[in-house]
Amino acid sequence: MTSTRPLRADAARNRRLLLTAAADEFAERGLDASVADIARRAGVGKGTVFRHFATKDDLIAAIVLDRIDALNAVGEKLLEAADPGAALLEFLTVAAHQRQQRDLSFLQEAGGLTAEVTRVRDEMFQTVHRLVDRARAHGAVRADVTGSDILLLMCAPNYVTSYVRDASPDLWRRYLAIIFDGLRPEGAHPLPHPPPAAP
Amino acid sequence: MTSTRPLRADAARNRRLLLTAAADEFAERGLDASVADIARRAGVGKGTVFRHFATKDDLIAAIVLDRIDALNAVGEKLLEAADPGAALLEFLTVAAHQRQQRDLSFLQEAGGLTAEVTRVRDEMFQTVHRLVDRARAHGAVRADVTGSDILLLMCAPNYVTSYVRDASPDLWRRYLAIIFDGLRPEGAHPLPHPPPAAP
DNA sequence: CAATAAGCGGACCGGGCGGTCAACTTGTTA
DNA sequence: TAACAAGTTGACCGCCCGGTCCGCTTATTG
Repeated sequence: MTSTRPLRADAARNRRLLLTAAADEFAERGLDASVADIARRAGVGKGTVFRHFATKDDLIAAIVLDRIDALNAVGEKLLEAADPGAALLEFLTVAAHQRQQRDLSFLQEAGGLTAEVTRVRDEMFQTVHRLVDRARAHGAVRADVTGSDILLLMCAPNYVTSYVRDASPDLWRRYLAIIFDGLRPEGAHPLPHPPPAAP
Repeated sequence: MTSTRPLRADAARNRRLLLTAAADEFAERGLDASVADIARRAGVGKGTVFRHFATKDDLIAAIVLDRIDALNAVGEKLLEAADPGAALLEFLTVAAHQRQQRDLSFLQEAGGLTAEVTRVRDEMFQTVHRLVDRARAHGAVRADVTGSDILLLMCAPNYVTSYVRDASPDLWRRYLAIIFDGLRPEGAHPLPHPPPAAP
């Protein structure tokens, strides 16, 4: 299918430079960082960006792919941990920590829904479902929460702290702890709405 | 200070039309809904928009002001409720419900930080702090959460459900319930980080 | 080292944006 | 109802964006 000969040495270097420059630029300026600025930051011409990524959306998709892949790898390793409850909490901690360093959540929504992104994302979703199933079977989370619930709540700690000016870089830990307490079996009240089918 | 004579009848009508048209347009298209589209939706010329609101940001600020004011009014009424715990939950429910109908959260961040917006927003913050203090004193929420915590967590239910395609319009209730369970005294674990000073 | 194609760069293009303005219309008032 | 100020309008401006294109440079290969 994609039987592509290896990139020329300089091209491969530029591709890597572009990906990190773009991630930095997006993290700083948000979704509408301009392609021209990204090129300047990477030290290449604007045309070079479009040689590697046909559109701005393709560039976004490539960044998103890397991140989801890395997170999935962490999740799969944690599936073999001894304590399923601690493993789930650790996964959420790593996810939030990754996101704290560079918040690229908005990229997910706009643009980057390639076939390949969808594939890798679904793999990651499966991994999380497995982590949650193990934790629930072990009694570490309440019986009425699902993998989908955790996938949605996963991003909340970073989101809420993003409203605080000059926040401590570890503030997200506080809200992860509160939300995780809400996921525990002790003192759980019945939920007023069924979980979504989707993710 | 702002001793402004009353608007002409048609001008007042157009102003109201513009505010609702803009709110609808922003809710549908997001932050970069164009001023031209807003004018078209309101049935007026583009120039009229800038007669009423000097810049796009001023328009945003006017919308934000309305919403925060409405929410604050609800909060103040709930300060007199019999059950402080139920009052806090009711406030969070109303806030999330308002936001579910039209999500304009992004407006807050970009543009709309006028002096007047800041003033009304701080009033609303005070109201929430009072609601939380009453609930804590009543034993309805854990001792280690503050008004600032609730102000941050307030928006989380809508945020997390925004990721679900074709979600039930009431799905946010599920996540408000989970998070509120995390705020209760029963089964609370110590929090790993102090609350922020800011909001 | 010579030949070749892969990669590079930046001037350039069309389009849509926020914002301006001067000619025109209309509500208000005495 | 006459006269004026207040309000309206849409063509227009400058700007910046994503994306194109073609002449030039350079890594690779036999």
